[in-house]
Amino acid sequence: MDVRVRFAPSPTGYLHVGGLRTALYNYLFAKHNNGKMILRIEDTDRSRYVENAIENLIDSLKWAGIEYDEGPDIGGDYGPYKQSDRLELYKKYAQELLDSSKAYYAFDTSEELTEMRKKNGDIFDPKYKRLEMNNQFTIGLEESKKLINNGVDYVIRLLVPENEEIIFQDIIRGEIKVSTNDIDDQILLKSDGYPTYHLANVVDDYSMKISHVIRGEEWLPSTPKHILLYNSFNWEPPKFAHLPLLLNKDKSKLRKRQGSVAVEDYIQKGYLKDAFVNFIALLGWNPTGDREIYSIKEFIEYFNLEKVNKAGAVFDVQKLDWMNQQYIKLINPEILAEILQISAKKRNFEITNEYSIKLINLFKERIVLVDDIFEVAPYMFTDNFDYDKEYFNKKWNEKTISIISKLLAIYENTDEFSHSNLHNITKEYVENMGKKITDVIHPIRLMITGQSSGASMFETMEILGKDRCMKRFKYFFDEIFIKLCNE
RNA sequence: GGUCCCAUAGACUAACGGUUAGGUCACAAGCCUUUCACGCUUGCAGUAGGGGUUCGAAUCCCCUUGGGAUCACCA
Repeated sequence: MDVRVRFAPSPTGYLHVGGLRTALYNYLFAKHNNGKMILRIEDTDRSRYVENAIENLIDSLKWAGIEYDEGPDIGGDYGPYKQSDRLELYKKYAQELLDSSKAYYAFDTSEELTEMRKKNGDIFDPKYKRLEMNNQFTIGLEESKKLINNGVDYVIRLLVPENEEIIFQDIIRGEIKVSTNDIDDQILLKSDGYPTYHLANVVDDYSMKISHVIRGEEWLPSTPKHILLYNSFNWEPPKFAHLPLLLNKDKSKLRKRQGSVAVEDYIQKGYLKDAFVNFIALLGWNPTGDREIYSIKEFIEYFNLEKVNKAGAVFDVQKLDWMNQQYIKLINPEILAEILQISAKKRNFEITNEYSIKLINLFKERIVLVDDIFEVAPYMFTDNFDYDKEYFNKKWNEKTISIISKLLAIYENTDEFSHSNLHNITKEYVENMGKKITDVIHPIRLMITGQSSGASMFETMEILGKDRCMKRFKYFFDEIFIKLCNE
């Protein structure tokens, strides 16, 4: 069997991280099986349509490296890939169900439906009362057609049979059984002529020859409705796999409020694509359990739906951060340097590529995101930074001043401002004085960076260069020292 | 509330019915070190509860409990 899967988001804004994982699993499954992946846009709700949403969706997928074989932007033999461009098809099939008495016309207004649910007493059981409402069953087919000819709004509902068991196999969850008595007469075609999800989804999956429907668990309860539709059409249903949900810390379905859920937010924050994809892939599935870092190639090689977990997975940003940090240490510094350079420009700092690479190598072990460098080491970009007053009080006294000033004179007379040479001459000097290197390094760090901690001091000085360092020493004694003393 | 799904530490997860229940994040301690990190080592911590089936159960079955999803002219 040819494997054909689809990712079918609705264009209501941005790509949700849960959506990204669904897309990823579809992609991995397709690639693993030499199949095709289709991107289909489910835009049948005109009221929720958001401008540019499709473009955003596509951008986010591209960023993540998820490539599809057919889609609205690349075409294919089974298109169009936007449901709003396929309305005639849904109408045709709805008519077919009407003709075979598997569906019927209904004319209830939304007020009447609300009233029905109220009258029902139990607000939690809003099942459509077929024999009491305003539809083909109560007024007859002839009367229904008359109303329609007179321009009265109508919908088409699925006639759900009674006392039947709908049974299907889910690849991840096994057999699932539901009684048709618990299924409502679904609306298939809305009064605006657009199909509902259920109809459009089934018609499209069938006509696009989808072999496996891999989607979120939230669709599990409506799958029996879809099976019913496939049966009504005499179509063979595809195989289903319902993925576990991505969860908030409180275990509820991952939604806004408790942090970012839009993929573009994570892009904007500067998470690396490979790290993000790696992290997302391991939420709900793991090939071995004793390894965390995988390339996309390896994911494709190992992926199988049978090993996907059933239980939901909490989206833990802390581990995402760790993952990103791992990738920062792993990835070619030149790539990161490029990112840093762009970020620097946005902050009005002009740095050379060479300088950028040096910064990455110096700080890559102490950042989670590339942009953290600006927080961790503002002193690498500007001479205008804050000094740690508390650290000053702790590290500076009369003796420090005399030791430091002599050392600075030595630095001034050195032409070779490399970290190894700085280390050597400093060491030689302090040892002659009967001191330890730590006695001078902390005061120097304060003068150069304003901070109490940071990367290797001599490497920092080397990268900054002699001129900048000597200027900072001077500035410190001329201005900052007195200021800190008086504060 | 009905229906459906789910249940290994705080989080992500591994374990042909036979392991001392393994790995990762987080947390803690130690080592390394010019500081902070990184790294390394160690530690803390788990099969929700109760019944079965079996020589043997995290694993299979049942019940309870807990969590979640869903029930729209939204997808």
